[in-house]
Amino acid sequence: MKKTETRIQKKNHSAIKAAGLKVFAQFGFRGSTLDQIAAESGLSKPNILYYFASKEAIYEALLAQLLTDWLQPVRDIDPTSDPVEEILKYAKHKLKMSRLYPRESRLYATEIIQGAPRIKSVLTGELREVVENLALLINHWADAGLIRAIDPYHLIFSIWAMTQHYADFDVQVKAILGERDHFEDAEQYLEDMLRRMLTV
Amino acid sequence: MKKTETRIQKKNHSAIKAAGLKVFAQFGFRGSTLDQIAAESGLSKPNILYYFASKEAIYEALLAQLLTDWLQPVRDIDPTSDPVEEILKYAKHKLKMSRLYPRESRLYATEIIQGAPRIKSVLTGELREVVENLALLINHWADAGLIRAIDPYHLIFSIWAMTQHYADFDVQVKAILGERDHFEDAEQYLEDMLRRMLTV
DNA sequence: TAATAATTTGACCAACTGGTCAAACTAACG
DNA sequence: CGTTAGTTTGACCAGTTGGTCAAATTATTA
Repeated sequence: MKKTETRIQKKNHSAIKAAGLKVFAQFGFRGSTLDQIAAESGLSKPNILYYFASKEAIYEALLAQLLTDWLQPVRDIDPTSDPVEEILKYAKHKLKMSRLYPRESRLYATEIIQGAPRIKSVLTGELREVVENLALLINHWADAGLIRAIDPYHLIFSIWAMTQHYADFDVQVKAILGERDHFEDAEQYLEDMLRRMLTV
Repeated sequence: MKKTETRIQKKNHSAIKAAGLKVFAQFGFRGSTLDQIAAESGLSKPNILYYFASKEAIYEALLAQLLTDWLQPVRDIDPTSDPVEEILKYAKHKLKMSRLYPRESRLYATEIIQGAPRIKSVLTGELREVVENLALLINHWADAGLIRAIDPYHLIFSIWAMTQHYADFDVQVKAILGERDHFEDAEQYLEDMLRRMLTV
């Protein structure tokens, strides 16, 4: 029931989260400082702590949001639609997220690389469950002869790995390909790969 | 000509690097402290600074080693051997490195995610050149009809992304698959994927 | 407009940071 | 064994860290 959020609260909460995302995504939790977030958000340090109880609270708010946003599209996969198109739709959506919100991807990556100390329970809980269901669905599709038999877990991993790679390793990709937009080629490659993997 | 390395120097240099790898891989450069590295290595903080000029020097020594180790196997790809088998050999080698040395992979990942401030010149220099050559080779193979025509860059990215995923996102993979070894399945999947991508 | 509630800040703190240095200790070698 | 070169450390430092707090400022509302 925290419906009562002031205009100022709304503005500052999101300013702090935006700044925190920028800083945390680059330096990880321990490498980031409240002073950085303060500078980035244009607020003073005590003012930030007026809106969030602690540095950790900002970080956790960001992670919580992220996990929700990422799990939903997996849940939205339609078991009754064409399997190949559904998986392709999901993969393309994930790639688009990497292009539009690379910082979110990097924030998540640093958290996982560091051993996911703050979200391990989500990984073994909600995430695992969602993936489990998707794996079952993929197996059913395979049993029904709608797609080729394939290891569903490693299929999912490969989609995650490839799409997030373009966000997380952006500097490396750009160092090799130059600065011009490469997401169109990436999408083409991804689609080609998935079609080959899913059809006989 | 710094041939003269004491027995003690040898031991402590590698102890510090091992400890540094452990700490840096988990917390990134800024998130790591000399005290952590000291505790992990069993040496005192001033003693560590007797062997390395600074925290940064340890980090850079690790990165330099890493880059050398990672570029070599790309250079070792034999243009005269069977293309599919050569690419497969490289991919499997990369996957094995993820299994055996996940910390090195994580160290590299954090550096890249953070914008590669210390190795950007290597990325646009040595790495780019090595990848460029491999891309040319793959294109030649395709022109000669030995493999299917394919975007060589995104092929390389997909190999990197998938293999490193098992090191960098280890906790997530384990949260989903459980603790039992999954690298055999991963290798099978990777091989299957590459064969499908490279042959008509 | 006056009173109240929400917001912002400067000054401050204890803990921690990377790094220094002289002195003490240990290994190596002729 | 004695000397020298190599090694280790405790004490220390200045800058930074997350966080506090009372006081000042600004918005809201009756």
